[in-house]
Amino acid sequence: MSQLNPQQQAAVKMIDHPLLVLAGAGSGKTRVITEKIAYLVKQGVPARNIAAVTFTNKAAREMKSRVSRLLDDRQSRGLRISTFHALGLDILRAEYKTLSYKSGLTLFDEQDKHTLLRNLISHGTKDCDIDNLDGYARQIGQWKNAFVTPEQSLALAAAEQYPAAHLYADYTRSLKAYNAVDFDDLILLPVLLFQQHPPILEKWQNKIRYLLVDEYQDTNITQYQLIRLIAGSLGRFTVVGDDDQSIYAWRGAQPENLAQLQKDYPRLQVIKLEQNYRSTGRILKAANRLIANNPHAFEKRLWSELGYGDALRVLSHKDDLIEAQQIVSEIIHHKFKTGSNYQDYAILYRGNHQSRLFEKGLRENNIPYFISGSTSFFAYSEIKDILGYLRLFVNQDDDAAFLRIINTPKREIGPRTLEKLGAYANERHISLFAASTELGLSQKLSEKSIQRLRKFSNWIVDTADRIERGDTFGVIEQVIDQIDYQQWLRENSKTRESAERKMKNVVELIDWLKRIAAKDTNGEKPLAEIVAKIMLMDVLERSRQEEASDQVSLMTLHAAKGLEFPHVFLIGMEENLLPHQNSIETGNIEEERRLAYVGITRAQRTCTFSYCTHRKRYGEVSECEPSRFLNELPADDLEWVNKKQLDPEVKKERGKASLASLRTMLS
DNA sequence: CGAACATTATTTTTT
DNA sequence: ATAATGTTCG
Repeated sequence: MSQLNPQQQAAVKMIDHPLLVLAGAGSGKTRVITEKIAYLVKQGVPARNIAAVTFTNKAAREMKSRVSRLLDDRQSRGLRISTFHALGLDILRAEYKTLSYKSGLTLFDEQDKHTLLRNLISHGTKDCDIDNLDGYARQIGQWKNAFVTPEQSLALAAAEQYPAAHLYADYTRSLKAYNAVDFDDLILLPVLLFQQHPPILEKWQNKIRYLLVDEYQDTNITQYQLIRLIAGSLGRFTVVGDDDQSIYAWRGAQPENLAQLQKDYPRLQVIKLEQNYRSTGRILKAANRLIANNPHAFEKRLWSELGYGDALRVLSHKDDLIEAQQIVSEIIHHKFKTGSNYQDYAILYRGNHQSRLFEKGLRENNIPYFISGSTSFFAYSEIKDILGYLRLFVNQDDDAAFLRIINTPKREIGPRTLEKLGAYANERHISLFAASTELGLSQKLSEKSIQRLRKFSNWIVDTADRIERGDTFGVIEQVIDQIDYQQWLRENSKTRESAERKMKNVVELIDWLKRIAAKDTNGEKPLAEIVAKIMLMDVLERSRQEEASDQVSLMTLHAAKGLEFPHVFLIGMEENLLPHQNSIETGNIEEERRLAYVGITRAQRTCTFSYCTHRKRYGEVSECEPSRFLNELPADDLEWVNKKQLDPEVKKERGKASLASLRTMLS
C-alpha cells in the first residue's frame, strides 16, 4: 500500500462513495483493484461478500494470483473473482428454478447456436434466408447485449429485421425446451431474474456487498444493468476503465457507460491515474500522439519517469512470408545481443490467421512459442464428441449434444431418421430425446429405426443413472471404452499419429475434469456443474505450466489487452488490416486506432512495427499500403528500416515490364 | 450408409 | 490455401 502513488491510494481507500477510476494504460489499475480487495478485507469486509468481475479468463486468473500474494487463504475464503459470464452462470445455477429451468442446465457455444438456428430456419421460421445465418446470429446476440427481449424485438424491429426477430423468438423458445442457455443469456437472464424477483435480488445484494469491475469501458447495456442491480442504489462499487482502450464495440460494448455512470450515481467520485509505470517516454509519446486523433470524453495526460528510450522502428517487407522470417531472425539476434529471454518478446496482430507463418518460422528455428487464444481446446472434434456425451448425461434435452453424438460412433441412425425425428419434435416443441421415447413416433418411422433410437436413449438414461449414483469418472471411462471411441478415432483420422493425438486430448480432458471435480473441498462436484463450467474456460487454463516457461508470445491485439512485454512487434501495420477493411467500410476507424493504441502501450522498452508491400489473402497475392496510423505517429521518434521507397513512376514501369514479360511467356 | 469427390466460405476481434 | 460442408455414386 505504501508503494502506491497518491491517486492510487485514494482510489483504494474510497469506499463510501461509488467510484470510477479512469486508468490509463500501464497506470496500475489491476494493482488498484487487488490492493483494494485486500484493503476491504482488512477493513473487516468478509471476502465472501466481495466480488471482482473481469472480461476474460486470463484477467481473472491474473487478478486471483495477485490477490493471493496480498491475502492468505483464510482471509480470501469465498472471495469471488471471475468473468462476467462465470458470475452469471453461478447465479443461474443457483436460481434456475425461479426461471423455470430444470437442473443440469446446458451452455450452448457459438457452434451449437448456429446449428440450432440452421435447424430452425430449415424447419420453417418465417422468411429466413439460410445464407444469412451469420447475420441472424449476430443480430440476436446484439439484441441480447442491448437488453432487448424477443417481444421487444418484434415490436421494434425494422421491416428488414422482421425475420430475425421471429427467429429470435423461436430460438429463445427452443433453448428453453432444451434446458439450455447461450453465452449472452448468462448476463441477460440474471438481469431479467433480478428485475422480476426483488427478493432474489436482495439475497444477491447481501451476498455481494462490494463489487469491483475491471475494464469497465467494455461493458454492454445488459452488463451495466447487472452491475447496477447488484451494486444497488448505494452504489457500493469501484469500476476501473479507460475509454481509449475500448475495443469491443463490435460486441455491443458501450464506452458511453463511463459517462452514464455520472448520471445514474450523482455521488460518483472520479479518480484519474495518469502515471504510467510500464513504457519508455518515447513509446508513451507515440501512443498519446496516435490516440489524440480520437475524440475524448475524459481528458487525461499519461506520463512516465522511465526515461526516453529507443526510437520505435518500422520494418518494411516484400511479403508476409518474408515478414515472418525477418522478425523471427530479429528476435534471435536481439535475444543474443541483449541476453534477453524469449518471454520478453511478443508478436501482436489483428487477426488470428496472421499467426500461421510466424508459427512456422518459430518452429523451424526451434524457438519456443505460446499462442494465446486461437482455436480453443473445445473446438477440437474429439473434445466436442466427449463433451456431447457428458452433456447428454446431464441434460437429455440438449439437442445440440444429441445431434452431435447420436451417430458418433455409428449407430445406424442416419439423416433420414433424424430428419423425421426432428420434424416430429418440432411439431410438439419437445426435444429430440423426448421425441425418441414417444409412442406416436411409430406413425413416422420404421420399427427398425425406432428400435435403434430406443436402444440409444435407454442406454443414455441408464448411464446417467449410474453417474448419479457415484463413481462419476469410473462410469465415464467405461463409456469411452464401451463406445469404442479409440477405434472410431483410428478409423476416422488421416494418420495414426493424429488418432493418437486425439485420444491423448480425450485423456487430458478427463484428467482435467477430474481435477476440477476434486478442487472443491466439500466432496465431489456434481457432473452437471463441471460440464457447464468447463464451457466457459479457455485453453490457458489447462496449461499454466506452459505459460510460465520461457516462450515468445503470439496473440491478437484483443488478447493482449492488460498484458505487457519488454519487446513488442506489432505486425501487419497495413491499410485494410489495421485498420481492418470492415472497419474502414463501416467508418469505425476510431476503434481500430484504439486497437493500435492498445498494441503500442503493451511495450515496455521497444516497439517495432512491420508492414508488407504484398500479402497473400485467400490464396491470392495482393498489394498493400502501410497503415495510416504509422503516419499519425511522431516522425522524429520513428526509424524506418529497409524502406524501399519506390516512386510512382518506377512502380508503373515495373508493372508494365512484368506484364510485358508475362505476355511473352504466354505467347 | 459411407467413401470419394466437389464446392464453398473463411480472415476481425471473445465469453 | 485450407478447412468445412455438400453431393454423388456404389
